[in-house]
Amino acid sequence: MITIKDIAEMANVSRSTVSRVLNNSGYVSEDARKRVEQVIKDTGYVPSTNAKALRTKKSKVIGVILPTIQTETPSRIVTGLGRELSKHGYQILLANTDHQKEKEMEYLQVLKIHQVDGIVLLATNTDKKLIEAIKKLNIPVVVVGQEVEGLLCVTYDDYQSARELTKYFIDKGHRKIAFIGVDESDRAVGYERKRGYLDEMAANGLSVEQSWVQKGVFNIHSGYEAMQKILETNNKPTATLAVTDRLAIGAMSYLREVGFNIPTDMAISGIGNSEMSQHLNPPLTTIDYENEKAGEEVAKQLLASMDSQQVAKKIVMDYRLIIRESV
Amino acid sequence: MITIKDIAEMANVSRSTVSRVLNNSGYVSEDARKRVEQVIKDTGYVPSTNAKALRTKKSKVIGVILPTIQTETPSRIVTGLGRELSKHGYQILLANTDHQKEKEMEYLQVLKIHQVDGIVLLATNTDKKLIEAIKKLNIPVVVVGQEVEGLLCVTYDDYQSARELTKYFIDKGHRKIAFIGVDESDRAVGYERKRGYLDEMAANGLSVEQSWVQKGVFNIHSGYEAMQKILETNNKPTATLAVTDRLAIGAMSYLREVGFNIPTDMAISGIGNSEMSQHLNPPLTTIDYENEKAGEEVAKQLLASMDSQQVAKKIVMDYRLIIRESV
DNA sequence: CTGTTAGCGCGTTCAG
DNA sequence: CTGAACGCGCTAACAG
Repeated sequence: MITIKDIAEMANVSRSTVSRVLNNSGYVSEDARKRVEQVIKDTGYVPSTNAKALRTKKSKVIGVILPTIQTETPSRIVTGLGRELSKHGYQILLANTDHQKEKEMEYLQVLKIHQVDGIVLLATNTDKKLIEAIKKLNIPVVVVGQEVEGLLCVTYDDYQSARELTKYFIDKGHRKIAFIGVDESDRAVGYERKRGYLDEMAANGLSVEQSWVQKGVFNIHSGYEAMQKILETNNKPTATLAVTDRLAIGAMSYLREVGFNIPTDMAISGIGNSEMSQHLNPPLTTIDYENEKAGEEVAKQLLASMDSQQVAKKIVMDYRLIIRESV
Repeated sequence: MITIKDIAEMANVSRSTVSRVLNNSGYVSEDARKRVEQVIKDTGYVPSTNAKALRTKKSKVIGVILPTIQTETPSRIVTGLGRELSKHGYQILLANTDHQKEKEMEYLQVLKIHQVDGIVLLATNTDKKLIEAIKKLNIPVVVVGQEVEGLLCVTYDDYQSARELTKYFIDKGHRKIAFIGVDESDRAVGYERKRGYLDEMAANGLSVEQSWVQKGVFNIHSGYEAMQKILETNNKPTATLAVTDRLAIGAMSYLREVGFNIPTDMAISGIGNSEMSQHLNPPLTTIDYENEKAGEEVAKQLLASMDSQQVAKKIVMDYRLIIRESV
């Protein structure tokens, strides 16, 4: 392996001089700089970030903890995040928990020993112990998707968006609106979106039957089952709000199976604006959270907090209601 | 920051002793070990991988270069890869080119300066210059998805799978079979799958009209357009093989629009077994490449080649024909 | 069984 | 403007 020492010898200067041209610090004579640069070019030398990190305490690496990269939201966020970070010379160290909650803690340690300069946590839950561990770590952190007290968070407006979506159904004339959610331990997707739906219903004096409110998990089939249950009831709703596009897709699949026309027999919407949503039959009305943009914002916030000493701030991202033909 | 030195002092031993218990190397008295372990536990100390890497030349990090993580194939591969790597204490350093080819070279350097122990390249093309650069790097590499001379590769059986799929259409009675491919600069998806289709057609004495063979890019809309062109021809085919599920989805979307019934008016298949494929109407016949398993295999090969000195091998993964209702 | 010593590759004073 | 010297945190001989 070629080191700074080799370059120094080949250019007939000392290691410090090489270091200076590398970091553009201090004075270096035009002559020496030229020689050094030439040698570097010839040899294809690149300074070791490890040695550098050891010295400077900056690794230029950001750790990202996420539950999966197999769904669109996290992969979009990571894309945006990576795009922005790479502009500033940072790389992403991936820590995929594969939905195993206990791995979150473990990865926190792993990221620490790799001396990451910052951590991005794509959260699904906000476990107390995890949060405590994060705070103790003393590494700048941004939590994405869930609000956590005392930490810098970038979240979506789950409450308002769900509420606006509900309002849209109502404006379209629907009075009996069902809801397919997920477990409320997921505060953002499970709790907040449901609250938005319930509040808007209440604000319009509309009652909701218990059987209209179903709970699924994050996959397509789950939406299918939820819709099945919704249709078992006597007092059938005319519309259904699903908290993710995949749940909506599953629901639509069941509706088609039982011969329901969308949106005349049953209107439906998702949330998330998945790539698929616009190609469904009919195209799905949904909410776009602009995840890539959120990822970029996360990067900016993290970078900022890294040199201005950890400010706990709440950033709430914007959303867009995407009106298509399913409602 | 707490270092090995602090631990040594607190436990009243030397740094080497701490190092020994940390790495389970050499002899340490039960007594000393206990003390050290206690202190480590109390302080929450974790050794710096950077310093370790500097010393041992092993970073325990694997770099992954990919064009995007927003589609299922790469994200599944990375999931499998990460799962297997983490079992051996390795982390993934992500280098997302976001489809910008020129970034591949750049990231190669980035990974090098981060002293990654190995590189996984999810390839779409096999640019000569890139391959040369990789070989010069002198870091164990596994190329996934494309065959490259002189490098360890894990590939899919694009040719055979496309051929078997074509045969399946023929067995089902189809004689006029169309094809939606992608540019042949993508050897695996563009060239090999097309070759499989053409060879099987020829082997059965079936001719293919030029207008039946369309080319798209990697998105849904592209499949829509391709199907539109296919139906413009006079001699209409009765079946269409699309080289990705997304192209098939787009094609189905167009078929539905013009009132074609699938599979009676037009049979169709994709390749890739996307999550969506089973929820389409009708469910899509496709090829499953078991990407996560491939990712795990990649990890195993890479790990093996890392201590047995770089063996250029070709691993061809298995595939499964998934028969559903679209053919 | 344990401590001492010597770097790994780099950045940063501090004298020249 | 430049080089010598030191140390970041750790592991690996080498003596004890």
